[in-house]
Amino acid sequence: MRVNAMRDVAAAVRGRRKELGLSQADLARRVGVSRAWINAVEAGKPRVEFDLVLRLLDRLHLRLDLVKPGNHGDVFKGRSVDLDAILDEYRDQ
Amino acid sequence: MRVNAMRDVAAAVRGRRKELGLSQADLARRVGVSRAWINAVEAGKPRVEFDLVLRLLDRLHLRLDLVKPGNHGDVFKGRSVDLDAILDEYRDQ
DNA sequence: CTATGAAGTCATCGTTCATTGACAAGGTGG
DNA sequence: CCACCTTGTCAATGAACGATGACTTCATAG
Repeated sequence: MRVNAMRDVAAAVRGRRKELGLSQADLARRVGVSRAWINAVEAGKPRVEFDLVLRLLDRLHLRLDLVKPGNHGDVFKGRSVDLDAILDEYRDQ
Repeated sequence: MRVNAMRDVAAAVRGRRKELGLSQADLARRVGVSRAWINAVEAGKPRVEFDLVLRLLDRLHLRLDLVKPGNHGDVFKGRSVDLDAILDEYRDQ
């Protein structure tokens, strides 16, 4: 499942926590954060610390994968020139 | 590639940025953060805001996937009871 | 050599984070 | 009914964040 925002993490966390039959307090204790924080995360609070999220997902046995979306655009074999870069060139802000 | 800590993101970001031929300043402008922040991230600073990392990865066309590691342990078909949960039960802190 | 750009680092500052402790609302079981 | 647990929420506090501007170092180009 792709992660576009904290809302995605929120859903996954809540679902998995219930799967494991844990209360927010249980989970908080295991992750080493406050129950209020768990609650905020599950509510989709956007600005949270990255490493805490990693610890949280780890305790839920969820993995975070970083993928470089395919150069499936290998239509023209020779020109592996970065299309991405060119596109970027014309995207502002 | 699995993300265990910010150091993993750091490596990916630096590599991808160079691939795209961007300077830290360029990237910072595109993500909407300070150059110092980009620099810190590439240095593996552990406590950074999650949503900023998401914006960063997005601008680099990198995707973050949340995966629930396989129930490849489907050896005994009937008992799909949560092994995870049981293991959790006996893991403290 | 000089100039320009990139990268690394620092101090300062205002903002936001996560924690703590407390309270209320909702459900469940005795 | 009451007791208990869970969840949601809040105010106050100290810690850490990210922005900014300045400075240094290093490399490359002119």
